[in-house]
Amino acid sequence: MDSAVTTSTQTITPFSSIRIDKDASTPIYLQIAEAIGSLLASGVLPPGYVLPPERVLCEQFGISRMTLRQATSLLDREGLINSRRGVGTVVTHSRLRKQQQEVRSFSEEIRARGGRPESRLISLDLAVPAAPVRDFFELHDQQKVYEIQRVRLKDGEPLALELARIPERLCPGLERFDLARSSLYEVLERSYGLRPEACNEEISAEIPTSQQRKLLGLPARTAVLVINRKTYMENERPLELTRSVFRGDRYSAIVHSRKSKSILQTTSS
Amino acid sequence: MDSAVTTSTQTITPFSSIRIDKDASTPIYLQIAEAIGSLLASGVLPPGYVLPPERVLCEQFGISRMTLRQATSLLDREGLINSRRGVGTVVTHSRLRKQQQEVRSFSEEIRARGGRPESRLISLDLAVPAAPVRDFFELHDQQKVYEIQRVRLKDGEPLALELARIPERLCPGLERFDLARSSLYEVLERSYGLRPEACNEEISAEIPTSQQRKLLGLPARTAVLVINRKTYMENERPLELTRSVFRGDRYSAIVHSRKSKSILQTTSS
DNA sequence: CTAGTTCGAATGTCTAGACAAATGAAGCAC
DNA sequence: GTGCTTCATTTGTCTAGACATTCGAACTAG
Repeated sequence: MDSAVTTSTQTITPFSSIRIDKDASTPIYLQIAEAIGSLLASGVLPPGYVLPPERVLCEQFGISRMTLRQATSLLDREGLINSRRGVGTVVTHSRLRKQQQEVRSFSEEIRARGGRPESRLISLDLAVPAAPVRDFFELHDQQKVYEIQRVRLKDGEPLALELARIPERLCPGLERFDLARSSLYEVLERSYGLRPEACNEEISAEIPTSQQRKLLGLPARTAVLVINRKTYMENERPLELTRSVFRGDRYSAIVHSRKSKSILQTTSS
Repeated sequence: MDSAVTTSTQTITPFSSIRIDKDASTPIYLQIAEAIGSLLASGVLPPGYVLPPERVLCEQFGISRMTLRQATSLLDREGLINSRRGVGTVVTHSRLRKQQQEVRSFSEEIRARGGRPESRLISLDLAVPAAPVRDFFELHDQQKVYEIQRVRLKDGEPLALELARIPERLCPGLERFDLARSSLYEVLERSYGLRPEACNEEISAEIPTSQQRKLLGLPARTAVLVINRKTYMENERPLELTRSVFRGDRYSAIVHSRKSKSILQTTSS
């Protein structure tokens, strides 16, 4: 425990294995963040583990403290570690780790839940939309949108009815693709370079119509979960407008929230 | 337009009005972030506005570049501005601004939506909970939890039924407070120092029971939105377990999502 | 007019220090 | 023991620079 000793003998920690390449194209702070990130993901650094002091890590990596802090602040933002003045840097307990609210397609969502997603195409129309839809997409009078109606299945069973709308201007020729087989988001990204960046969802509960009951094979006295989703691209332009009707007995939406650390925007009345 | 001119004369920008106090207890970078943040909130800096170069702002504020970047990176994380190498720093368009998924109590949620929240206490019990609840709170055999049933109203109309459960150990004497008048979260924070840090919600659609219909004054053929919420504190300990049953015709949940910028944790299957 | 080049300007990354402030433990007085 | 003080440790904040990288505009050659 004498400082004269610890400076001469290198303590072996999980960090000893980290090697950084100062000449690599990825910046040093990212290399370190990723390295520590995978130590966290693999469980080598369990929740509650106290990281070595910054100055020790700096010496070990041969970098300056500001660079190390750039890495740790990244992980701190993600909620994976927690630094406290006078105490140290501690690995966060899993429950508090930020579970990012993701922009996910139906297929991705189902796969994330461990199911097998499928689709049956009901209709694919190219039509001049009603006023609210036209306004959302900021279209001129006669511009058209694709309206794609599908039954979405999980493990072979009907789970949801989906009506996706997307302007023709963004993806001309969309009807050529087999939307029963492939994910709409995949087609949009691969063939048109369109990527969703943000979305707003409004989740409500409704009594199903008789047509919905039939298409979903709904038992009596079952409600449906309706999700209206607005999707935007990186350039803030609207991308997609979707209404999904889920079987209430087989699906529920999961939302993760965390107190935001930022002191900005405290505009609560 | 001549650089020789602009160096001698100070260009007047919205940033000229920002004054920082180097001796204040709030760090400089926070002062600047907040100042720019309110310029953004007030609309003085409209979307698309290009901020002056970092070096110019540094000189104006009399600070070093790293300190300024600490401020702008905060705002960048929040999605309020967007810095691009070789280009500059631009104010983000409003649609892409991160709308943080907040941990909110019923009262806060209703107020955020511009309504007046109210409560009617139905019952407040102190009981030994069933196994699933006991497991969630990690309680021993005979430890009790408060079970608080309330009708939650918006603008005088019943909107939801809420059953909140919280361990007695965390807040002994909770029954002394007037939970019809004050928010449970406020009591927990002010009188017991308990603060929710994160929560997980599961949102589902159900057909109401006849009792729920009566208490909520539900019209026929109306579904209810059921939200089961698990709340945790900063130390990862469970704080509260709540089941809320909302009128489906008057309430829908709003969820905002954004693609995360981090390259970490890309563990998609 | 077009395509390629050059170059200035802007942010990105990094350094090697400095002092401040919070924390918790050890020691001390009682 | 109990409560207070002291102190070493640790992260938080900040500086004044350096060079790298990217972008787009202006210029040039054809």
